[in-house]
Amino acid sequence: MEPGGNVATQLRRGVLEHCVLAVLARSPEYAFELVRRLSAFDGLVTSEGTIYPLLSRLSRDGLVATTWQPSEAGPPRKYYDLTVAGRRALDAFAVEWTTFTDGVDDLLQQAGNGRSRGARGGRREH
Amino acid sequence: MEPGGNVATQLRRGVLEHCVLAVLARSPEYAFELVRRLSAFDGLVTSEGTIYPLLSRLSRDGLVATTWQPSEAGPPRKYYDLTVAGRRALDAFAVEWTTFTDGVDDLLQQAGNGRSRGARGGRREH
DNA sequence: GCCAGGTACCTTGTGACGCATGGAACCGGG
DNA sequence: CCCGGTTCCATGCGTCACAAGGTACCTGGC
Repeated sequence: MEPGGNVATQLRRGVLEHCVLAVLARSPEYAFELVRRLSAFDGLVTSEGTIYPLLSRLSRDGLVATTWQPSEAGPPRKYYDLTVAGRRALDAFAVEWTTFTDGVDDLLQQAGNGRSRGARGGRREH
Repeated sequence: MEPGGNVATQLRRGVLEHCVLAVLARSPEYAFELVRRLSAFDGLVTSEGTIYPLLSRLSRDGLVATTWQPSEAGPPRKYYDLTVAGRRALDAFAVEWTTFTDGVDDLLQQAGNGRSRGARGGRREH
């Protein structure tokens, strides 16, 4: 997978970060398990090389807190947990995400490629 | 707006390009008008500095064709029209887009931030 | 005739982020 | 004692949206 080459990679931009927050909102996880959890969702298959820098940023920005815990087999695990600020960031993203995808959906539908997401009627073209 | 700084900018990555294709699928447009059309949609407000390199890429890749046309007032306009390959690219993107956003929606919903998009039930977690 | 302002085109440099690659440390089994 | 799985982390690269800046055309006021 060449870096930045395909469409799916671009789609992950900015989204992956908040998907991590979404996973952590359910329960704290460590990086390796996080990759597996994300892989369960279409288009969110990623690797450690992506996750670690991402988690570093989240930690630096105070959106997640970390605690070390011993593992039964292997080196100790660094668990990441959502902070209050992280929860707020996730909430804020959810709003932006909904607005954004609604806009794109409307546009695609006008072009004849849209899904019918039920009549939410949020066209908003002036 | 500092470059690459906020979330909305990241969301546009890879999407904006195909939104341009979607607009052109309705009718050929020139760059200036294109920016205005996109601005009608939430989260797709952009500028010429973004559109021109983008259109150059689309043209280089054969997804759009260009024709010059005189304007009643001002310099001549370069109209961009969708090619067959462009139409195919748009179709392919629409599929990826739907799959991807469905996945993210499910994830956000599990975290308590999701919209209810009606029961399409596409969880797909294994 | 000339200059201000709107229209329309394009280029260059910057920054962010996802990814490939690769390395280090810890553990259990053969 | 080495080998493979687990888990952590750092470095370098490529792509893309954006800001800033530049050129050319046309109209209207003075």
